[in-house]
Amino acid sequence: MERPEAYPITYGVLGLLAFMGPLSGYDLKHLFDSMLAPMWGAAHSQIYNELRRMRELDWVEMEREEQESRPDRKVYHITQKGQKALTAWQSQPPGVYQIRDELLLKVMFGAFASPDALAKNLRAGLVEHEQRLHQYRMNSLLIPAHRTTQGEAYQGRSHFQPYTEENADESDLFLNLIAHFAVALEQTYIKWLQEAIAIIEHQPTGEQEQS
Amino acid sequence: MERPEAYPITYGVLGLLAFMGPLSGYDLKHLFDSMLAPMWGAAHSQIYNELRRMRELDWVEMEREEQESRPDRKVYHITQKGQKALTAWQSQPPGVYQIRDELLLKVMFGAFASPDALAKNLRAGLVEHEQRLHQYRMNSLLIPAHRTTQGEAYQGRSHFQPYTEENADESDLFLNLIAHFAVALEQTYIKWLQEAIAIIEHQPTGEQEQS
DNA sequence: TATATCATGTAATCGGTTACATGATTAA
DNA sequence: TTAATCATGTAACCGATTACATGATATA
Repeated sequence: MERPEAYPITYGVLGLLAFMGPLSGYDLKHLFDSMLAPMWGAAHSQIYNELRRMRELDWVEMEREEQESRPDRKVYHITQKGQKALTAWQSQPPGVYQIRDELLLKVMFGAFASPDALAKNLRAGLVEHEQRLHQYRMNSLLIPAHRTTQGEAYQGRSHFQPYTEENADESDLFLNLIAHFAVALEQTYIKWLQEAIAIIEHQPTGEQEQS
Repeated sequence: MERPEAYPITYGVLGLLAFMGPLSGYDLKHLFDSMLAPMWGAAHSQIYNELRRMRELDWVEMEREEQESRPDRKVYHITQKGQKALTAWQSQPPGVYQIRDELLLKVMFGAFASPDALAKNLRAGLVEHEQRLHQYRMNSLLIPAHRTTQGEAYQGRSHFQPYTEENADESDLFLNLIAHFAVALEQTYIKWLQEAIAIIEHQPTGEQEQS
């Protein structure tokens, strides 16, 4: 059995290049942290790896933008081969669905924590997820601003379209769907955290007062 | 900087041993797939690795249960050192929170999919998450049945208690909290999928009829 | 007859994280 | 003066996945 030539993270980078136009590794890292935060994370080192991988596959091409007093920007754009790969991926059934949540793990084994420690962790989680919710709401307001008009070089494929004004409505549809999901998820999480905190803090499991 | 001696997955195994009593690697794999499914997954090979790691740390001990015509069961139990480590972990701020969801990634870049392909993937996701919801509801009904009475050998620590009849109420509290979270999450996801499917399928993005 | 369950492990690989490395500009 | 931003990469490590390996019993 052969290993696949690409992984979800690969298509994350490829999709951003298709969707947002020519981008540098640095740009891509920022887009991962904002747009793809609800579904896939990536260190910058990994993004550079994926870019190298995709160049070897001829899914992307690179052009050097020279700059003074800064490292040159290496700007990547998707090729027709890359566009085909992206569409082909869309026809495969989705694989990975996984959650890794150390906070939930600690709640699960909350019987082995002091109530104080558990409550503290829950409250920190609440703050974190409230920030996340806030971010996602900000992002979804910014959606119409994310727009590239430089998508001239590589259009023409049947289903294939970069994000431009002509198809802004259609593209916004997916962006809005994702934003809606992210907000709904955080709301659910936050509501649960609040309930959990209320329960844990009103548990008389030790009666240890502390000024 | 030193690498940590243990990771969330390690505490997942340790917590199950503390909570459910002496268990084999095989038992642990099944408990991961049922109880810990909403927060952390593990292949069986990894569980065996963690057991070896924890034996080296003296967090667990092993006893061989001989069997005829089957491989011997190797049954692990937590030590006092392991109990201390578990409680100490509960006082650390939680680290990992990450979601990896290839379906969401495909929706995000849905502009590069045929509407048929996208709808198919969404419908498959709906089925999957409905099954998940059903499982979690089943599990939470089974909670009072998950009970070990063999936790005699290693009690006595201050906060430390295995899951027995005496503290069933307190332990059930955490189990119920997690079950409640898992159900709420799946409900949110399912509701979103239904909305997304409705939107995608009523999109006239090609008008390609197909009998 | 074939699949599922019980039961434990090793080997190979690689995705993903953390740390290392560099260095100018700009804002607090 | 310190920190953040811009900008790109390499090196080391390891957690996690997939495949390999074995073999009896029970169920469909």
